Amino acid sequence: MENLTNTLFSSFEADEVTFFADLILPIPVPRLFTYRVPREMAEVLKIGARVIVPFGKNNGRVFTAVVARLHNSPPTNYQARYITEVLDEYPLVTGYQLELFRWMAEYYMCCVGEVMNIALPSGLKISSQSKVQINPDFDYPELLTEFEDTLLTELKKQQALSYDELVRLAGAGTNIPALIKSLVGKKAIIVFEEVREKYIPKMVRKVRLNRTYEEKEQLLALLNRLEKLPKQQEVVMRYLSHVPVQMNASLNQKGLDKTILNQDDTVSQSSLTTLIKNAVFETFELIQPRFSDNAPPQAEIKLTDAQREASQQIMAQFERQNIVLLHGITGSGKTEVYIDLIQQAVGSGSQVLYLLPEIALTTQIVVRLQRVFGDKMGIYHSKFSDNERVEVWKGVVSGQYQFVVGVRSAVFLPFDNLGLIIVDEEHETSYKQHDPAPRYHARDVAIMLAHWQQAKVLLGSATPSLETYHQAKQGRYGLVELFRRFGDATLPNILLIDTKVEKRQKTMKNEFSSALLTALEANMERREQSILFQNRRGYSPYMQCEDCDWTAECPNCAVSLTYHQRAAELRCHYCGHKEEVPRICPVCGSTKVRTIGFGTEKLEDQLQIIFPKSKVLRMDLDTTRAKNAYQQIIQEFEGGEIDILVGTQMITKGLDFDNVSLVGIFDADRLIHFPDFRATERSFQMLTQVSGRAGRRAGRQGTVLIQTNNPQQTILQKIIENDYKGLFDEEIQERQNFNYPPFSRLIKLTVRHADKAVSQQAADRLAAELTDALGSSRILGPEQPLVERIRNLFLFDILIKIERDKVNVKAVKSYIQDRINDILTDKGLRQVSIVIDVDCL
DNA sequence: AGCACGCCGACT
DNA sequence: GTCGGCGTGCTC
Repeated sequence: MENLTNTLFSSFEADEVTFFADLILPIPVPRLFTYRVPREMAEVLKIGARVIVPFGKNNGRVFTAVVARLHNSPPTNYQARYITEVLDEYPLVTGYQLELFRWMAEYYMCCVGEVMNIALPSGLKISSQSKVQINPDFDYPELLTEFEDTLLTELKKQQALSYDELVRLAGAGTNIPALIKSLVGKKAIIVFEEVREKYIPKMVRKVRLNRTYEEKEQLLALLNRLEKLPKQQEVVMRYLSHVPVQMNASLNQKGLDKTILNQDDTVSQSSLTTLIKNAVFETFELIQPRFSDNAPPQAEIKLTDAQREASQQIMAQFERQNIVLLHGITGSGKTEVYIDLIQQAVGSGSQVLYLLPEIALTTQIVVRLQRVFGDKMGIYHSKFSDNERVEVWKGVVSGQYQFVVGVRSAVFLPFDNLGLIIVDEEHETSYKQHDPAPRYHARDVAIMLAHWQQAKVLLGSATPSLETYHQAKQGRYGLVELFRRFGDATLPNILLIDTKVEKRQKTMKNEFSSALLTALEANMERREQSILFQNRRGYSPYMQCEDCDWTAECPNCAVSLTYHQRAAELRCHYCGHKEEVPRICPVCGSTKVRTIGFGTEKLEDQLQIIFPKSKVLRMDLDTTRAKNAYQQIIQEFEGGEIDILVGTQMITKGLDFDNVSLVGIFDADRLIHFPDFRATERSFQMLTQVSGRAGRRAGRQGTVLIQTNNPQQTILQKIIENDYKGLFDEEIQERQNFNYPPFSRLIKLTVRHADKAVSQQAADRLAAELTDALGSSRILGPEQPLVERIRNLFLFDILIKIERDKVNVKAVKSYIQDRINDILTDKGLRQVSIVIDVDCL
């Protein structure tokens, strides 16, 4: 019957009428799904539009999907289901993006659905896992239908409703997707995905007058009534002075920050409580906007001669090259060069994307850019709520945002007319997505994007990745250098402290060399600030029994537990497991359970003991977890009251502090000797970047002290001399000898299973098959990674090295995929999971 | 991924 | 005798 109607329709309608849509669903299944297009949708439905579809056994689930293809050939071996709802009249996903999705899925060996899922902010994906919440800014109830209004009143009482709860509330038979679409369209509600452990938008508690007092007479009556209650009257008056409801009643809905009304006296607090109890005031919560707009607009930026020259050189090189590397030492003022180029590109009418590593974006740079570009600039940050991300997305489509500053995921925004992409701190590893697929590198994706849209790419760094610098030296990228510090500030003087000598002479105080202590003290006396870098958080990485050598280990992972003193617990930095600190050794009962090694927390602690009067702040994952903690720490440090900032690599990223003249670096050896072929490169980058925090102001030379057991190491010499090129020349030779990137591409396969033997068996077989086809020189492993078990899964890594030229990468990838699929369908091995990481770092 | 179906152990 | 463990297969 179904087939009969199909053929009937086909013969009745013109050829271009579409009945079927191939959709991208946000699930990790490597294929598109074909749905039927209801007749009334046939004309409106466009490629790139979002639709809502039922999915799974007895339509149990609902997804937002994206139309990838429209056609009229019915599937032969199943009945296609109908699309429930069309969400977009015009494509929300551009053709460029669909192309990008497909390319990424192929290149990074994942499913298009996974790419789409990461690309779209969850606010654009209604699904059965969605939740809805009332939009606190909504104040146009007159737009609502009666039914919607009752529903919204109900919703107001709840914090948020899940999709299923909404179904129950609205009653069976309601077209829930259509309802949500309508309410979202009226900006009455907000859709979001279940927030995992992610960002929770900062809420401000606000108060406003009960609606009845928006009328003048009612308000006057209220004030009269309160005549005998002066305290309460005062509160109301205070509210009215901030929110002149009597002048403009509509102001009331926006309310007033509760803290402003409380000020600091407890009297008004209790009066306010009473007023709220008596329904004079009502409280509500609002999402706090993250960047307030009070920066003075359009501060003229002035380029130094060196900056102007760099900018001109870049423009000149863009004539012949699509990609240019700006190699500028720390503090050379690359940002001004970027601003200049952005202004030119925006002025010529094209779009600009400015990528920054996650943490750097939170800082002063955004404020600086905002001063120049004002509200023409969109900000795309993972710490922003979904609605804000959706706003930016739509702003790009509408043309409101011609220029966006953003993190990694900003490459997914719907640009269609890019002229310039800047990738700042190009070497930063946080551009590579690690955990959920697609495991993409935003820099490389940006280069593809630019290629498709004929845009130029500017890669900027003080310590370029070997890959990029190699390309520049080969002439495939342009190269512009900026080797003078802004305002002619000098580069810091870097000194190596031999901790071996100090230990022998017993001049170390805990982890601190006497040289460092003297420098810190002198710095404090001069009222200048210091930064201490230790790339390890927590108090100490081991807890061990002195008598029997027992160490605290994670029950789920093959690592020792880190002792956190402030939280008074042991934590696993891999799976998050926490446990109590043992008083006695659980094996032998000894009380001599000691901590070994040190992290930022311990340094902070010891500083307080050594310099009791000093003000010390710590900045690491643990102190910046809270919403605005990062900015708070920076602000406090900038305020100048703080003497010493102790931190992990977090402090290396793009922070500008005028008053910092000393940087101390601990445990450099651990960094340098990390068992990874990129360790040297990483160490150079990290240590150079931290060093760059010292003495960024003209007229004073900063000092950097690096504590090491072996000052003779060549890498340290290179860092002292700021000899990037020397390091590059040595390192690139090594890479060539062992056929590592940039001479090859790497694909890492990680096999995981709860049973070590099964995991190993699968890995062995996979490696053997790959070796057979590709030769043993291209396959490394399988070997157990440094941490061989995480979350109770045993890991085995296989590394595949593919030469840049003379090998068909596509063919290799498809071969790898086939072998993996074989294993995954093998009776004995099918429950192993295999993670593919293309261009792994 | 998630969800249903299905085949084996410890419980009322 | 059943409840529920998770291994297996499928999703338009």
